Amino acid sequence: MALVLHDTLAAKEVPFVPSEPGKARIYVCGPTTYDDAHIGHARPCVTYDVLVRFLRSTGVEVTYVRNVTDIDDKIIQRAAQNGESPKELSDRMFLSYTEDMDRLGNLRPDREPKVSETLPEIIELVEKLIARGHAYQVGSDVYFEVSSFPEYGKLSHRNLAEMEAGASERVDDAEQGKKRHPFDFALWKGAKEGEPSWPSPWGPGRPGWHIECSAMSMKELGPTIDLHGGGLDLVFPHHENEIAQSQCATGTCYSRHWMHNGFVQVNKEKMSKSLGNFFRLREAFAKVEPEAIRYALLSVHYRTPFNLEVDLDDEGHLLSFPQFREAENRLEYLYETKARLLELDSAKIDEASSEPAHAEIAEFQARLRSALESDLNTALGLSHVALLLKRINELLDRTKQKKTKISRVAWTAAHEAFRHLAEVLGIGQAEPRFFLERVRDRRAKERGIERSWVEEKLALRNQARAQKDFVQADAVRAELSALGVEILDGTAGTTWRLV
RNA sequence: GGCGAGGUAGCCAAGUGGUUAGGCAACGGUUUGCAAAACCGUCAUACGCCGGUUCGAGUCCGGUCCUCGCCUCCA
Repeated sequence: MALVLHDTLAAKEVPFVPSEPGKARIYVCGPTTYDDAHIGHARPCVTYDVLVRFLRSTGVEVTYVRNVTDIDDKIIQRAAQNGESPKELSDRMFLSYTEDMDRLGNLRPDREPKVSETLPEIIELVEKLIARGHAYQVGSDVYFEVSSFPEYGKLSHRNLAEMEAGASERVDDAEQGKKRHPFDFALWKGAKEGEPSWPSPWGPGRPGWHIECSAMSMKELGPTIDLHGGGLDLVFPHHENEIAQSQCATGTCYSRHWMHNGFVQVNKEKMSKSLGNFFRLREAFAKVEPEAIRYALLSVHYRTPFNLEVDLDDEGHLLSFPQFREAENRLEYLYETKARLLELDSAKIDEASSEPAHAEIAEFQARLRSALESDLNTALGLSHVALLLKRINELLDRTKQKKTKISRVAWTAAHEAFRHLAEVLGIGQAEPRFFLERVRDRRAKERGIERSWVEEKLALRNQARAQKDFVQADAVRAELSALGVEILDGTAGTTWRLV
């Protein structure tokens, strides 16, 4: 078995075959750093993170490159509004993005090239395209000539004639007049008054949107990469244009595989800045553990739309994200299970027994791997996780009985399964007690419940219980329960959580 | 208009020709001073609609309805 991925260019699932066996060069379109990331931005990041983690876990040496678009109209505009320089804004937002993606449990890419640091390569690429007759200069602008590339449209599976028929309305741009063909696109844009600019053979200006990715991809990974990823909306025109300009410049295949993730939607509509229906990750982080967002995203196949449910109050204020909340509950279960395993009294482990773990524990790695090999089916993978946790709890339940032990073999298998889960899906990486307390304390704070107050109540109740005053003890339970505080009497003492 | 994705039991969501996906909710049981947690069981012979192919279709083919996306900055 080997990894099979849905390939946008082939329009079907194909085996992932890198040009060099055992190595994978991956380029993913990263953020334009003009604002904090929203929940939609988390999806590709988590998706490609799992891809990279998974490949590495199978021994593939991955070079993961994700660019930063730090030269862009939106950055220039927003910076002007804020009264800061485009670079200040971009640097600030890059840090914000990095922090958010870290909190979601993503690995950092191996390299994060910036457009502003790739100007010489971009200019060189544009010159090459002009020299080869695929681009033309108009004043201080340079355009790519789409008609010079017969394969144009192969990625998005459309052709120029069809598109012209449908796109009639929106060509009101002054720019259109300069182009030989409406779908020709800018490789280099001459600077207008007051805009940041860089010198070039065509005068001061800045790169067009598409050329930067070709240049950065080639600079970091060479003319042919193994996989190029991004959001579904980048298929056309961004990636289509990247293929055209890259292939025309190098004469060779630009990317062997094309992978695109589906959107996060709100009320079945795409979450986007322009629709204004977006939620920043930091808003969400205030309501739920970042890892819960990761878990929820992974519970849906990466190409299926993720329809985000949003719970608002009458005035439209954000109350919660029910799916993230549910995912957080699942993570509580996961970390409780992990904590039980790690804290199991060693006297309960039979070193001599060779009794194997249940297949759902022992074969977890193989099952997860098999799920991910099938077009990164993380939803199926998480169903294996659900069974894994159930089996581990069942195993641990056995130790509740006196004189009953579990085998070291089974314990180790369970432990290994957790390790593998964290490595490949990036789930369950935190220290269990730390995670659980953080969730509890955040939920308590949301409801204005003081930790010390709860603990006083618990002390009171335990005193009553010791005296077999169960009426009193149950009164305390009822009082706390009404506030959502759940009391758990365990063998090791009484703990509490918020539901 | 063109191209593409999706419609699966109360809800979420896998599954692409034939034996239990999984989760949530609900209900029963084991356990518990009572609970909760955990585990076991039930919910479930569900697959937008109409035809066709097949011994057999959620899964393939044809048609049709609905939702969404791209074609314009966008993950």
